[in-house]
Amino acid sequence: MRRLRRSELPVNTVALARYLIGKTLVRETPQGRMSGRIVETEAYLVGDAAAHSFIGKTKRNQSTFLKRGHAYVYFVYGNWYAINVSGEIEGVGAAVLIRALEPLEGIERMKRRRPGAATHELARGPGCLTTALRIDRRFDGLDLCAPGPVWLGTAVKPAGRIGRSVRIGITKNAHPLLRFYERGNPCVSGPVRLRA
DNA sequence: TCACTGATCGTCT
DNA sequence: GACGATCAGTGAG
Repeated sequence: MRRLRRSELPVNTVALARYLIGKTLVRETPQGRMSGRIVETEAYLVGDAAAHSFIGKTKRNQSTFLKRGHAYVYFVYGNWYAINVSGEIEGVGAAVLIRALEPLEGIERMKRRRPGAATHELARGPGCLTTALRIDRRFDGLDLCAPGPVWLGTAVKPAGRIGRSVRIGITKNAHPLLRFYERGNPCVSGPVRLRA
């Protein structure tokens, strides 16, 4: 596995969301590496009322306006962090939410972070994966195409059949099919009908 | 397996 | 002061 180059990332947020399925999210720490295959993503677009960037650039969402391949990490519901990959050119606010990973490396360490979770549950859901990989606001704005504590890698195993559905947990602009996932993978979050 | 609920706090109005 | 791009627990079928 090698790091993804920015030039390989589609300059289109929907295409990027699909492209990232099967790729690897890597978390480097002094204690070693944790990583997982990306198996579920959602696209949040320009002019999309469900996107954090819809209200314009603010201190919180400014990372979504960085050129594609940068991290946008935000805090939700008083307890959790979620990580996105910015998806467009500099100055345009759009991002891909990474919703679930299939754990690859550092599984024992992830289990210590998420006691009681089975391997396929360790990183199933946006809040779960950031907890498992110890990702928080420190990494907001980080370039995921550069060496560092968090980066994107090539696919270790090619993506299987990719499914498409509505996005999970939103009320505004809820109809577009902007969620992508690897069909039948037990590490994908959401109800069964949105995993098949 | 689904539907519902409480916890909890940063962000923007 | 209201509201979440969530999660784990509960109870019903």
